[in-house]
Amino acid sequence: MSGQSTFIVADDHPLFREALIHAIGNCVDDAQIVEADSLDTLQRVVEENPQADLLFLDLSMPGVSGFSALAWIRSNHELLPTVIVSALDDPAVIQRAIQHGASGFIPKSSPIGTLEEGIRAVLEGEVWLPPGINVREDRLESEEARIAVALSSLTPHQFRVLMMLGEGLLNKQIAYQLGVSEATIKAHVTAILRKMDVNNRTQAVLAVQRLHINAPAMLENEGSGG
Amino acid sequence: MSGQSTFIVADDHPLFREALIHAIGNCVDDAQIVEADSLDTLQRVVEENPQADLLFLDLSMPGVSGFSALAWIRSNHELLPTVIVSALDDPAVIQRAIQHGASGFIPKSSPIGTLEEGIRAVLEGEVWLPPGINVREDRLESEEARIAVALSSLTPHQFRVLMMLGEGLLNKQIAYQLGVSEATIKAHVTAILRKMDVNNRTQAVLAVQRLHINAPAMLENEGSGG
DNA sequence: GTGGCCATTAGCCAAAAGTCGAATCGGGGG
DNA sequence: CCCCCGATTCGACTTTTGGCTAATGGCCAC
Repeated sequence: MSGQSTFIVADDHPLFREALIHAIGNCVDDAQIVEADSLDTLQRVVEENPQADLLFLDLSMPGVSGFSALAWIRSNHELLPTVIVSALDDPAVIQRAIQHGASGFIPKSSPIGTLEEGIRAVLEGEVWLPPGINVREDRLESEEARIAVALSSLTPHQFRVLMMLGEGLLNKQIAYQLGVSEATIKAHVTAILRKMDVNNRTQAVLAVQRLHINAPAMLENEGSGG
Repeated sequence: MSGQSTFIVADDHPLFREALIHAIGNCVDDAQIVEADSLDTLQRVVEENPQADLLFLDLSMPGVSGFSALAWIRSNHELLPTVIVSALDDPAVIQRAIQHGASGFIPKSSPIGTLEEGIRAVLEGEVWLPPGINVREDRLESEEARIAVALSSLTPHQFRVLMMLGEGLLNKQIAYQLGVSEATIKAHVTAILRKMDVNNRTQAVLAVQRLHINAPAMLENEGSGG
């Protein structure tokens, strides 16, 4: 086509971004690349590039945790296909990534050829997975799905604040880092608690933890007795 | 030996407790069994049976999370060998269990014969692992070890309160459930924050989460997944 | 017994968290 | 243009926590 394609590469490792960008260049002519290395920049570039064709998203970036960013981005930018690139290659992780709306999953340990193969496949509109991996048609565990829906309803600022709550920061600290008043953060937190349907920030943090890469679906007991 | 042996079986599944007790009976004559199905009862029976010979501990019981209970029990009852029984058989989980002081690890999926073999081995003082599993001599990730040490320094009540903080409960709710005043919980929380070296309850909860079964250290550190 | 540790509680105060209402800004739609 | 809506912002207010001192009683070790 005449117009060039735009790709967003979100990963906090400069070296890997470079490698990934190089691989993209081998697959696509005239590709425009936009980079992001944090949740902050990711939200901005996604906002600024609504016409982007594909997002490469690392599962672990500063300021995000697990599948939270994936779920939020997928829901708030439905036209932007998203491929997960991750150092992990656990089938259960891949499974969940796809269920959260990823269009593909490319382990960082993939050889270059495989990586480019994956890029090409995803650009064709396929859902690409590492060789030997199959996703089942299971639905997400209901609690995880519920949380993902709640996350999706958050505004960009609210989402960022929630991620910072997840770091155990005080309202005051969040306010300072975001350059707004503490009252603003409090208002955001109140809205977050409502949308997440929890009573306090600790419970909100616990909910987000359910979307962590390493905190999957419980295996046997669903406890929650309380 | 003339005196009978005492075993503590801590698991919240009655059926599995029964099966395990049966297996123990096949390995030991004249065994006295004490059961626990929650953190509350576990702490009590461990306290009431200081002469117990062996503790069988499930990794997921109501009111506990991950390796927290193991770390705490091991440190506060050093004379009580502890074997983990778990539905999980992930080598990384087994590795961490041993590093947290477990004397063995018996997957619930083990055939009866293997299970009894494990029991016999542990009673001989060996460290028994599932066939094919070897533990490396790595130390625990330093942060996890630091948290385990801090956990160990908690008094029984403080530990229980911390676990309840981990459920997102308010001081008032914890006080009600434990049947004490809110002032008591506050005092406990203050002590917990000091010992854990954190500034607020959310950070204490996050620290405990580091000992969760499914929340190991590695994310991407040295990539080479083992 | 004495001293120390633990658990318990009260009371007090400062800090943090959370709620409510309201102002501002910006983008559509009428 | 004007209105509406949602996001963002903020101040004032109430509730919850955090942290402190002090006091009680139980238990164990010396």
